[in-house]
Amino acid sequence: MRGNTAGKGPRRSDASRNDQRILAAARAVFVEMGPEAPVSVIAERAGVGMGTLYRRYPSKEDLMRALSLAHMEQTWEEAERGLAAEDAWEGFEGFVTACVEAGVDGSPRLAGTFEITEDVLAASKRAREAIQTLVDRAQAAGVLRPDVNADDIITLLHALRERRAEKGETAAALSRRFLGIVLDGLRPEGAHRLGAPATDWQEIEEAMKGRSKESGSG
Amino acid sequence: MRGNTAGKGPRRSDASRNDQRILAAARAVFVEMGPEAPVSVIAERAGVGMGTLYRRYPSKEDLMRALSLAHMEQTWEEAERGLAAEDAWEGFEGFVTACVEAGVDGSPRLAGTFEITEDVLAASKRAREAIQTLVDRAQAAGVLRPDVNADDIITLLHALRERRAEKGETAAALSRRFLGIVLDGLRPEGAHRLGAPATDWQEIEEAMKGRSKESGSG
DNA sequence: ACCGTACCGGAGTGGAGTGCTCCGTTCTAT
DNA sequence: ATAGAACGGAGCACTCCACTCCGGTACGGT
Repeated sequence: MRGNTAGKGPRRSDASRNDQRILAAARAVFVEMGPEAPVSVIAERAGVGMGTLYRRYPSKEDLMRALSLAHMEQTWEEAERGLAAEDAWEGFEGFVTACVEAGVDGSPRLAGTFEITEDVLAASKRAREAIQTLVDRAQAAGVLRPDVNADDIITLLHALRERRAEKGETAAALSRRFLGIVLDGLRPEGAHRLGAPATDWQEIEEAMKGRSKESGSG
Repeated sequence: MRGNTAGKGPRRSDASRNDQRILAAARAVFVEMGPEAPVSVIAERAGVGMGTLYRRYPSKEDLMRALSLAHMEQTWEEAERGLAAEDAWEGFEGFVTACVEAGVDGSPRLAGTFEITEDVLAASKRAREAIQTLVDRAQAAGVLRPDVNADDIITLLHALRERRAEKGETAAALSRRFLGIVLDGLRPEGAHRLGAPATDWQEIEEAMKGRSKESGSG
């Protein structure tokens, strides 16, 4: 169960790489378990010990802040990527989809769990402005309904991300359909094309039964 | 010690009233804080003591199960009410809106936190079938996109409910807009009309700052 | 009005879970 | 080989929560 994997490697040079692994693990774990996730789980997922993790981030709060910052910056990057696309709608849709898949949004996801610093706020604002630009361009091109703004997009990213946090394939599939519905709702005239197929109710029942209490074996 | 048998006659008129108050409080608190909410908070919100609460529900699990059951039944009722409406779309939209406002959905919201019993599963299934009927009728009338089913609706109810759980007026306002977007995405041709006005980013910033650490206002 | 009693309320208890630290072990560089 | 640093994870101290216990309160019959 320990993150042995390829444990043989240069120690010293891995130090900086561990930094990245920890952040990646923290992202995954926080998305799955929420802010209440134990630090030990993150360390295990990253394949490092507690000591190593706490060497990088003196407290859980620091870790969450760094992660949030990374989220905001990635959101900004995705928005920029969307702006780089030629087609306005393609860029916008690509941005939203990428954010949902990556599990990031420009909003204060972990807010309330750590002290907000200036840089986090600045990054958030920067991401939001990029999104607004993306929205403006799409609206100017007439491919996005004119009565929404960046805040709406952030909200829906947030909601879609929550959906994605649920474990299980059923939730993920439904989430994808949901994304399709929302995207259609964002179009000025609606061009309905849900990609993923409808999911069977049977699976939901199974999920309900399986998740009762913690029965260990799914 | 004293026989806690079912009382012969209702000695206190408060007794039956408290029962209802507890369930209502539990609903509100669980919506706001999630399944992790302390029982003490529910008792306080209901205006009763711990002893009183535990008299009705021998365990937190029992309380959650009862609440879930009530949720499912209310969802079913809302669906029936929607079916009673003459206009197919009005009925459908009214159902969704009512569920979001009431904070209920037909899905296993608290699943994973208590043992699922047959009656809960049955209630869930009944609610889902009513929703499916509502969906069928709307689709037959051509006012609802044909490529969605009850499961999609349940998913979106779930997502919209999560949004609503956030405290603060900002989140609620954005949630309402989001509901509008989703409803438009569900229409076959889109009839865009977001009710609530766009929210200022300023408010979000304030919310971020205010929610840093524990602000202790509630 | 009185009294018995069922009900109410909230402080207290025991335990589970978490963030964080400490120290023996492992690896790099010289 | 030696020294020093980083690694890993078991342990500690603390928080928080579900649940219990017992004195107070008000109902309702007499």
